[in-house]
Amino acid sequence: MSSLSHEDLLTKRKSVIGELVRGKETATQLKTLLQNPVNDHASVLAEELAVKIFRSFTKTLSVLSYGGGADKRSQIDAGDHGGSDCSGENKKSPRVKDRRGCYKRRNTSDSWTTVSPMKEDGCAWRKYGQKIILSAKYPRSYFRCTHKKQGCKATKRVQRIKEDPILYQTTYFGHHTCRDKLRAPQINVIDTDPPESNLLCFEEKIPQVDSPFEFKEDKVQSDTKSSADSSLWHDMKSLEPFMVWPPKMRCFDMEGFDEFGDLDFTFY
DNA sequence: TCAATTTGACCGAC
DNA sequence: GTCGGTCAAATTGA
Repeated sequence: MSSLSHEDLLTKRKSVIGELVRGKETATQLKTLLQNPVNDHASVLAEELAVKIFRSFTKTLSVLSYGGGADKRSQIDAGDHGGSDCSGENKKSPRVKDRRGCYKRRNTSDSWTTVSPMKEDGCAWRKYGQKIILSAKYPRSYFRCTHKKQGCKATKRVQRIKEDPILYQTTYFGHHTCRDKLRAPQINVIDTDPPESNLLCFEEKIPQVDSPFEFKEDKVQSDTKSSADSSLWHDMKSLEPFMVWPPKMRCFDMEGFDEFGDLDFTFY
């Protein structure tokens, strides 16, 4: 990630900007739709648009997180990818009595990464594995939602950052379905004195302290801003009733992605 | 006793 | 063959 060519950086920048612009366009469509619902299917269409927007952000974060759009893993699209078919028989001879190894790989398209000094995020997680990762100094831990038995498929991966060991990079996969689905989180978009601090805080109105989604774009500069300008975030306001953001705290600190040159995000 | 964590083995993707 | 993700037995702790 540190030794990318100038062309790679340009490609990455284009990819990020492209996704953000796409997200903005979709948000605009959604806004229009919400203001002028065309038919009875408007709500369905709105949901699809919201999903598109979410995917755009997810893709953007993937590019940023994985250090480039060239990374195959970040490009895996929606749907289960690969994974064995565990519907009954084991393809291999039953060497072991259990179903060890019979699993489906997670859907990386529905993932997002946070960097925070805290490992806790208010959710109940159960650790199910730990691995030494080749390129990482610290082992990676794997957690799943405690309510897996109730069908909640949310998982997360926690990795201490080599360069800054007090920080933990947490990658979430899937959403919690163990919560009351009908109580979709509301998002408060808080603009705090835009010229100085373009801090946007997406905050759930759930009576617990676990989940502010704060997006600080004060390091988004010049040409990036021209494409993904701040109006995008104002457009997002209109999505409040529809956006179902991942329900946990989002603390993004992308300062490490300095290879983007003037594209430098910091999320807190 | 039960739930959570640890750990080594297994598996699929590359 | 390597690597990352997952499984489940064994272990630990409340």
